[in-house]
Amino acid sequence: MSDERHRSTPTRAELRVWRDYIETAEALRSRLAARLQSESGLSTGDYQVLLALSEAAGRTLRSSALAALIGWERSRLSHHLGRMERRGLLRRESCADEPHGVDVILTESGADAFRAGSVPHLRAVKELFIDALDDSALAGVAVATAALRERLDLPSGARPPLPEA
Amino acid sequence: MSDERHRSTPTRAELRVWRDYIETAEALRSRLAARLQSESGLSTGDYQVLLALSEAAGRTLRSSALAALIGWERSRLSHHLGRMERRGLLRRESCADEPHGVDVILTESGADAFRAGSVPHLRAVKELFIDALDDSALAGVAVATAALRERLDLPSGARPPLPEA
DNA sequence: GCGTCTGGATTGACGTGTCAATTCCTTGCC
DNA sequence: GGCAAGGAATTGACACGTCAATCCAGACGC
Repeated sequence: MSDERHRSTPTRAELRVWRDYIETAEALRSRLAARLQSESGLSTGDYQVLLALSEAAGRTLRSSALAALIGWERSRLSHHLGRMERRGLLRRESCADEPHGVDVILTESGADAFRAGSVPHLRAVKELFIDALDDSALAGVAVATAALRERLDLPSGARPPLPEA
Repeated sequence: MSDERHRSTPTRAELRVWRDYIETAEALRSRLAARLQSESGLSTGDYQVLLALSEAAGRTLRSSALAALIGWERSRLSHHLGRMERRGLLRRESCADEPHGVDVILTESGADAFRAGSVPHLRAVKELFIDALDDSALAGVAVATAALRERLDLPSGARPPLPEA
């Protein structure tokens, strides 16, 4: 008997699982991002913003509401909205009813871009993630993910509508 | 009976698993990066480079060998080495025996930084990932990851030594 | 009215990543 | 010798993220 189970750093086998996990997730992220980019000229950040706006009433959200919805820091969102506004995907105007509020409004061209990107993107998610896993593997991912989310204090299950990326 | 299993885009439940998976992996990455940064002033990129150099014979690697070892594109590595060199973590010198080869050499200060960062980082991996999962969940992750790696044509299992990040 | 506090949003600096040139040396062909 | 081909590494331009200011308009106390 060794003290293996009380050590404070991972064993080699554990490290192997960790490294494979994080490398794989990163590879998935980057493959999907590259595909989305080449197929529709959108980054995954663009996609998240466009999705949220598409589903919002009047295709409009307060900047702060948008940040909360997609879980971004404010400054990140500001920078990103600036870039998207330059490309004509959305526009910003200060909203009357709230003190420092800014309304972010989806443009027609932004809505088009999202429509064009959405289906191919979801197809890619299915091909590279869903179809790679059988039912039991998918269930295993769900279980492990839930445990990790708890450890990280991330909200679990039942969040807003979807579809999603 | 519906045609659910032949549709080309994911179902809502599948999308939920996907979104949780990718969000969780991203959260893990960013927590660990923040911890590593604040505890030892290193980014995860720095860490990968320092780890590879630490284990190399003579604490030295050809730039191209280093790129292959950690799986980075050359230009990414060049930019990163430039920044690390400015900080004194390593130095570069053109190596005599190979035509355009550049030797990347770990400095004492770089070795110190890696030693200082390594244990806390591994501890963090254990806390946030390993300890969040029981044996069966960990096994589930390993199985699902292997399936995903196959789909993505990533090398599986049995790669170089380790420890690792 | 005046100062201060607060919270929403933006900005600037800088590290990081990717893509498309570009540089530089070596090798091989004539 | 002269020159195209090719591989190793770098560079520049630009998108993306984070952190630490900053800006600015109301709210509150006096």
